[in-house]
Amino acid sequence: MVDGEFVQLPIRTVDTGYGIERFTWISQGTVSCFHAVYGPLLDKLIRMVGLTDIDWKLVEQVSRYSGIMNLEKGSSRLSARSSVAKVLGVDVKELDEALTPLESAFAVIDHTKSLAFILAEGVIPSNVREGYLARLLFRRTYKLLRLLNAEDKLAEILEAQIEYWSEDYPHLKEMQDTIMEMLAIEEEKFRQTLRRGSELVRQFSKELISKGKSTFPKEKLVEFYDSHGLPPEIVKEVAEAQGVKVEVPDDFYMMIASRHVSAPMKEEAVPAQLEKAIEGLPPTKLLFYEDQHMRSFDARVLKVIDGVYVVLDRTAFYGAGGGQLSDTGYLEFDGQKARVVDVLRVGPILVHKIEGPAPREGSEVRGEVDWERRLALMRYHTATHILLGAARRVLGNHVWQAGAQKEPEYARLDITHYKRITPEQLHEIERLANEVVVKDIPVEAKWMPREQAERTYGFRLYQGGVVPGRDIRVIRIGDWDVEACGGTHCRSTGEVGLIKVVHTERIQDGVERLVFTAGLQTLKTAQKWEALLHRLSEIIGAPVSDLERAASQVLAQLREARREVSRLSKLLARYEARELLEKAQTINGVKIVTEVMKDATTEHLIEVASEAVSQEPNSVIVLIRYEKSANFVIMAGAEAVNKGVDAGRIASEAAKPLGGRGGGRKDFAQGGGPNVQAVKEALERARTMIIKEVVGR
RNA sequence: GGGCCGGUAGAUCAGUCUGGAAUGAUCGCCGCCCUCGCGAGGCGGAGGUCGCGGGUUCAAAUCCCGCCCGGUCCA
Repeated sequence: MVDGEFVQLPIRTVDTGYGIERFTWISQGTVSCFHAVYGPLLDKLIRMVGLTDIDWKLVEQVSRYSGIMNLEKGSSRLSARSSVAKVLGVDVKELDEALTPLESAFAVIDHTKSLAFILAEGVIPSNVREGYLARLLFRRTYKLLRLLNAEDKLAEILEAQIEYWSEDYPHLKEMQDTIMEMLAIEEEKFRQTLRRGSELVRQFSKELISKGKSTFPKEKLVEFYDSHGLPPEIVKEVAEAQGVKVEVPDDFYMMIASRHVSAPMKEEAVPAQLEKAIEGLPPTKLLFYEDQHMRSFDARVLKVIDGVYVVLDRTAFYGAGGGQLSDTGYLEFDGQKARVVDVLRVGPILVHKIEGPAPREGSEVRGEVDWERRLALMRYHTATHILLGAARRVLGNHVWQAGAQKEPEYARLDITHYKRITPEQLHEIERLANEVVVKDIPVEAKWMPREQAERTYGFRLYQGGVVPGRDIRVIRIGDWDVEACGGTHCRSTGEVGLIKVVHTERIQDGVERLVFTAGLQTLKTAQKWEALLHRLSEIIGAPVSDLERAASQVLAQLREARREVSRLSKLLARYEARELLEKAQTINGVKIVTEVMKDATTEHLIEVASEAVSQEPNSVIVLIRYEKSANFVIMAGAEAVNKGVDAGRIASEAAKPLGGRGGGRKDFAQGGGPNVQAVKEALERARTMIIKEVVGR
């Protein structure tokens, strides 16, 4: 501001308010900002992590000169300290050793405060979005504590933070149990990651050593962090225990970031020419907000684009938004009918996409909404609100809507939760939701000024994300649920009908998806399942009540039968092998068998040949089967191999007449080809080869 | 939303690059031996839709494509 006028800065930034705590520092004159902000809590933490021999005199001197630290990008920690060390006349290494643990403690106290607050707001640690921030915060804290040998104190520290801050922010205390549980789960996950990762590093290091290398390649360091979440310090620790030197580059995390420069997100755009064509038209009057149950209306055509897109002055057709699909239906005019297949929102204007004849610009049309479809969507929308309220009551206050979609056949609601929902919890959610339905609570839709709505209901309003506008539309279901929402809803919860969650899945770490039905669709689903059960019962041949037992019995019998087949097949192979050896031609003491076993499986050929060579090590067995194509197996006993027989070479030769290829080891090879009429010829070739190899010596 | 890694016996994993019998390894489980008993040890045994679905091939755990699930990093 210059002379009472606002002047735009040359560089525009977002002021996060990070500096505010420094004023506290300046006003109190403590040795560090952390002392000023955390006071007794800091002392407690320093005791907890066992930092007993801090040279506070030194710290005080350092704080006076901290302004001259060299903080240029890329400069290392030691060089940053060097100027301070020089002024104080102490060795820079000693200074570093004295300060680093304390700074870790500072970082820990700051991080744990952030963690307490971010978790209390319902952010759930995960691998995406803000959840990932929470996870990073946790993992950095954990690593710092590990350096101080105090990672087991994390829970205690967080509890102390909650205790300390809940005096001013009581919701921290309310969320304590949930926070501590999330922390425990997150800790276990990270331990798992470290365990898994350390094992990989150990194996890789051994491999390096066995190859005679003793330094750890940088790319691998990056890979271990990027793909396995293993921080370089820990890789270093593990690898050096195996005797491999590891050097962590100063710009390690920059290297990681540069690997992830990604393309900007593509947005599904409204056709560009459309946006242009409707420029200057007045906002569409949204009749579905005046009466959510309006099924038909009269309107005037303002504009028709390409004979497909129609803009009206007013409409009762809902345009897709808030996870609710747009309406379909008909436009009627001059005795003609055009189907409305989609409704697009372009700023404040709704555009109807039609199929069929187009109305004239300036003419009057009558709109007819496909009511059955809309009714289903409204039920689902109201059901979504009811279900969310139920989930929050059963699972906890950390539950937020992470997305929602309503289709005519089913709807889904994604909610944030830090572990899998158990079947019992799910039943409880369903029970509560349907209780709300049965109570037939009125669903109230009201426009109100944003500030007033936020003051009355809090930020819980914004389940589907923050909505734009000075006035916002608030949907309230008694004292069960209140949300800012632009969708269409039932008059009361009773209209929703029976709500049933038909499926849950974990769509990502920290987000659980509930797929559900409502109203008559629930009945349809139940009937579908019923029919399925009856079909199953017919197939298995047991009454529905006995299906479970009957099905497992069938499976057990199948297993038993498979075992029996394999036992008999082996037994048969023994006799077949003996028979084949009796018919064998003996040349130079080597028994040669070439035989067609037309309908056998390749597996059985292997069994027979394997049995034969173990009965007679001085033999070569060639067996072939065929149907649409031919497969053969060649085995050479140990003594035959000693005499120069090479099954692999024979296989490759014998496959030629079959029009295929073959190969394998000296004692065992396979091959085949599509020319089944050449099986005899293939066997002859094999025999000739074997004789040559046996006699050749 | 994008990148990377993984899914093989109850568990942890080899094998995948370079296609050719899963005689797979260790732990766990069962039986026998040893012991007064337990543990340990010795011997033997059971246990597998190689995540699912396509394709290539004479032949796929292995190569190619799609999907599902888990992990991880980045925005």
